[in-house]
Amino acid sequence: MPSKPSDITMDAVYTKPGYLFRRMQQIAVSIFIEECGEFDLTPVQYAALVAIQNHPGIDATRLSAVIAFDRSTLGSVIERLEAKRHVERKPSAEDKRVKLLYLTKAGAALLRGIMPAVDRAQARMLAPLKPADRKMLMALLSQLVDLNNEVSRVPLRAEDALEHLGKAG
Amino acid sequence: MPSKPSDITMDAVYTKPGYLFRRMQQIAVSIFIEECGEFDLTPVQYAALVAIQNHPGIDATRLSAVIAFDRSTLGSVIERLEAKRHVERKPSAEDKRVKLLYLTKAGAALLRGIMPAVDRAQARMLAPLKPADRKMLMALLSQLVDLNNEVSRVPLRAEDALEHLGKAG
DNA sequence: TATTGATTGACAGTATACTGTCAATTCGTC
DNA sequence: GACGAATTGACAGTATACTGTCAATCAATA
Repeated sequence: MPSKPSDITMDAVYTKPGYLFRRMQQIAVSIFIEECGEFDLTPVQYAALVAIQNHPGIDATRLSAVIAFDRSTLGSVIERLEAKRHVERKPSAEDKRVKLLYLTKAGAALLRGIMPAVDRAQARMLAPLKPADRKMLMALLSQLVDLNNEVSRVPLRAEDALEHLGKAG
Repeated sequence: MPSKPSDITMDAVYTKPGYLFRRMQQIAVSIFIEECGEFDLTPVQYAALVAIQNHPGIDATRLSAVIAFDRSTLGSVIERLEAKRHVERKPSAEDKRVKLLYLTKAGAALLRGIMPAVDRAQARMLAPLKPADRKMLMALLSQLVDLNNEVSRVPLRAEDALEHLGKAG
């Protein structure tokens, strides 16, 4: 067996969760773009559109909590969605700081149109695994993401939690 | 049960592999930075250093294959590592286009020093799961990444494959 | 009511990631 | 040896993600 320059081999990278997560994310984005490319939407833009449809009139800060998305990044994402006429920003009457987000008709139509492509993409990501293994992987990953939720800069604050973050929160 | 503005709910995002992969990657990077912050290395810079240590005199194109890393992005990563004096670039005598990569002594020392922090980070990412579940998740993810390898722009070409990519390949 | 503290969106700066292009160079082939 | 194809590193452009800062605004309270 040929000796290595040191005891640290590439296994110090390849077999580690951090590397596998990065690599899987790379692959997932690649598949999404392949399947949904004709709609000119990135995975993040898609998530934002879905969240705005579910919460019409949401503001950027709350949106960032709903999709676990950095507030700073979200600004440019919304700008791009606005430039493509999928989203409208209207000033709030109650709070002059806030801009409320709404889907345009075109945005809602796009969302309906893209769903089959998104479904294909999601299916392709797991396609190489046996059905039982897909279920297992998703279950474990859901658990792990949920249990690690507080770690990242922008923890997910799902819909239910948001109801308490209004005037009262 | 209150009705939603449409049939598309946030489950169209939360429960899907693409979202979970993005979220997990977010969390993993966050943990890595927390544990290894004092060494001023990102996960990608760490992977590059390990690969260069394992392949002294590798060029940027081969390095990109060893860590499944876009060639365009890699340029700036190497620049930063060079600016921090962890890596040296030397012109090749055989091929004037190529710049060969080597760890500096400081770079090698840094790599030894950071290992415990990296191990802590990797452990923390999976910590919320039971040991058996950690094993299962890593096994499934390794499989999936491997089986999807050809999908992304820069498929992983591990060390063995590289030996055939030299003059003969 | 005046002040303090928190929130909101905007911005600057850094670091991945990707697409695409380009010139210099090398290689395969004739 | 010349010529077309491939490789290499560099660059421009776009899109996440993060840190941090700032002014405008709002809320809480002294």
